[in-house]
Amino acid sequence: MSQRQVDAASQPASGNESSGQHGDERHAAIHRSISDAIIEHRLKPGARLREDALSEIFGISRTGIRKILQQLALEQLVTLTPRRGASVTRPTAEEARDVFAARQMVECGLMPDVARRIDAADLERLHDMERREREALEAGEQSAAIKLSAAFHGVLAKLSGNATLAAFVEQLCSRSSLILAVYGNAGHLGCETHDHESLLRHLERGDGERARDFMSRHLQAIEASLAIHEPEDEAPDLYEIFSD
Amino acid sequence: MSQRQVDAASQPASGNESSGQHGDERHAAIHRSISDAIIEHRLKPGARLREDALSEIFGISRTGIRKILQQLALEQLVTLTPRRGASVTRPTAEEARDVFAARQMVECGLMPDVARRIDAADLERLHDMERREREALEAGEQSAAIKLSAAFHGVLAKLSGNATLAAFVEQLCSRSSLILAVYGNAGHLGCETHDHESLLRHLERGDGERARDFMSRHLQAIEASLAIHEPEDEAPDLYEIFSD
DNA sequence: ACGACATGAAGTGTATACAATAAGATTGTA
DNA sequence: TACAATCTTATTGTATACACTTCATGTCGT
Repeated sequence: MSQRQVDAASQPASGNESSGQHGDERHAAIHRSISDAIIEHRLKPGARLREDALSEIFGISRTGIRKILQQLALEQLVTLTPRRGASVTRPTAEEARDVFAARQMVECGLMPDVARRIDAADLERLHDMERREREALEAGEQSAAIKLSAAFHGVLAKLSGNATLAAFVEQLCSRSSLILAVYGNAGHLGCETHDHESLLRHLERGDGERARDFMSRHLQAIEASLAIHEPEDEAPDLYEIFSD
Repeated sequence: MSQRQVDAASQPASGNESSGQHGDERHAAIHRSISDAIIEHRLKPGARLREDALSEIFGISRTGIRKILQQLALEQLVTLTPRRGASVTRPTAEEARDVFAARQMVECGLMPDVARRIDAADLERLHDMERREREALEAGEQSAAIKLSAAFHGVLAKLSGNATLAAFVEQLCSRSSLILAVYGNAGHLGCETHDHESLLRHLERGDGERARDFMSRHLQAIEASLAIHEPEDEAPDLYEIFSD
């Protein structure tokens, strides 16, 4: 039983041995740690997440782990099967289509508001994120690029000023990362290399309509690059197959 | 220490004493029980939800109650304050505006799909719900009317075929009920009496555009009937007030 | 040799007990 | 009499222990 522990909450320098803030922060850190691993595809869809393994790794009891797994389940990143425990969600084809339809509706609908409210500091931050994403992509660091891409869309949504819709978009982006893992072609990332840059140009000019149209095409392009179809049944109908 | 217990899971006929399905169903029943109480305003915003009180009432241990409270927190129906426990969420004015903006975007955007996919059985069901809502309203049963109204919007969203967006709409409707409790005028319910009926007529004709426009006005009317502004500060600046 | 049944292990579901903290009450002092 | 400090109590946070279910491995029978 590999006793190796993970610091998880590596945010606070160190020495945070149950002395610092009430373990609340630690919970948040562990949550991020797990959800990052999922979003970056270090944990692949279908991977089982056993409670005592996680409790050993992060150094808290199963109680806390269950709490976190439950949160992740409500965010649709993990699936809680009644007596089988937790595993990384494997989105169905229908869910994949629903998620992208939702993103079309919400993210595009938000663009005019974003164009209206964005300021120079925001633009600088977004340009920075876009640059880091491109660099990660060029360096072949797919994991980092995926996370940065999702973060880009998330920050953009937050700029709309509607926290409720922004939180929803963030969830959709996380789920999109899972969808990419299941239905994407290896070596071909979701977002085209220069799309985000172009989008920022429209926003820079305050052209919400153009930004919306561009976002729409951007999302369509991502979805089109996927092969969204139900995987072959694990218990295929042999009679059907060999009926000739 | 009122020992009175509530059956909570009164769905299964009776004798469900930990013998029936694995308490999973019971959890769902308790969840519904609490969220119904919140949506129907029997539990008002700010009401504290003590864990052992609930565990006593529903006859399960605090562990299960905490699980449910956490779910409710992620649905934004209850607020979990770090060492103060759970209480019914009191939406801020900003949250209220965000929720209605989100409903505008999503519910209206869904109408064309709904108009395309709705069939006779759906229409009958919706007419039935509309009738029951109207009856409840006429009978002065505000609680029932509020719940039915939220359910109406929820069922409508489900008919779009997009489960993700439908779930989001259901959440928004639940939160709207809380918003009504805080910012609504007593005696004036959210949805106008005959609005839902008119909406169904548009859908019956398959006129998605009209349905969308009508939904937009419908939601605007609800929002306009509210007095959405931050409540006066509980620690007002007396010097400011008496400075004349 | 293949399939069915039984037994064991592993892992989750639930409750209970203990520790920590914040609110409230009470008492002492100015 | 009013304010402040301390102590008590009520309530949440966390861990651990036990029960029950499921899955896997092995054995026996056909």
